[in-house]
Amino acid sequence: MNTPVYIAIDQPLDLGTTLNSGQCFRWRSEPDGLWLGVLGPDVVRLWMYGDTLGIESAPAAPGDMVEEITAYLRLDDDLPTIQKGLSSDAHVNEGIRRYPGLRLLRQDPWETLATFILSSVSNIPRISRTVELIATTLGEPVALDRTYRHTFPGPERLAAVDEAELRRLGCGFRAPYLLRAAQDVASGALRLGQLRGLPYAETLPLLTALHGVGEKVADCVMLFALDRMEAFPVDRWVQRAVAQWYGVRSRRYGDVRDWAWEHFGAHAGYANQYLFWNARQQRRDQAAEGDRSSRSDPEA
DNA sequence: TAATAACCTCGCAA
DNA sequence: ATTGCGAGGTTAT
Repeated sequence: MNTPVYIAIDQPLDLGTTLNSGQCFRWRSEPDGLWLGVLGPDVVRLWMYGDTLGIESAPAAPGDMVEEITAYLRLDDDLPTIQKGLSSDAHVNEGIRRYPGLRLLRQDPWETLATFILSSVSNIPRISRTVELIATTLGEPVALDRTYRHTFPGPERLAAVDEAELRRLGCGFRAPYLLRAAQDVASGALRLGQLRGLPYAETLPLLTALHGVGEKVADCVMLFALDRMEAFPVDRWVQRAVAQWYGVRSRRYGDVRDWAWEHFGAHAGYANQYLFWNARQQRRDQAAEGDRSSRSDPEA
């Protein structure tokens, strides 16, 4: 018996877009707009009901998870104000217009580090698959009603397996990176839990000291987990977007970052997310368009 | 400092 | 069905 809890939401919140925008990899869509994920040791089901957010969870009671979920969804960020501050930029504004309830998340630092190490030269479906396989193999089973999921294994658990095992789970050449990161976090060489709130310039070198963590992955961890909202991850998509839309063509990571800070300011990370998702969706739209026209006019 | 290859597999499109 | 290409980067040269 799991009685749902409903909390009033006074912020824009599009669960589907937010949980599916490439920041996180463990949420599954269920019929009727429900979303099922794992937060720490708990399985959580979320859905919007008008202006309220519905929550089911186990083993923790949903009433005891309100604070954690509020933090996870960054409902403490005043999104309309942030969006207003970014809306003078036409391309970001287009993203805001299309996805007004797209929010950044405040995720667990270890899980975020691990999953973005795995993101290198990969794609969302594959990252999701590998992360889920790691969880089902090395995590703890946990059930919400009759739905079973697994926790994401902590650094100690991951540090205890060997590289071959991680390769079997689909990590590929990222296996030694993930393993060493787990060892460093487990041993305390990297105090991940104490990085939140540390300035960007102090956090970056601590993260990039890890083998397999460059500036892009470090930015993802800082933006999606460590409250560094100025972090501006420059991946293929963003690089393409800033080159095409702003003429920013430098290949040097720091140049693009400096430009983003100059252009977008302290909430560059939100701008990044709107640009990223807008760029991705536009390419998806174009692919669908091309598919449609080639089907209707094969001679074209 | 800048360019280039190599890295594991998998997803996706032909 | 089977094949071939490129993928949310990082490191080594």
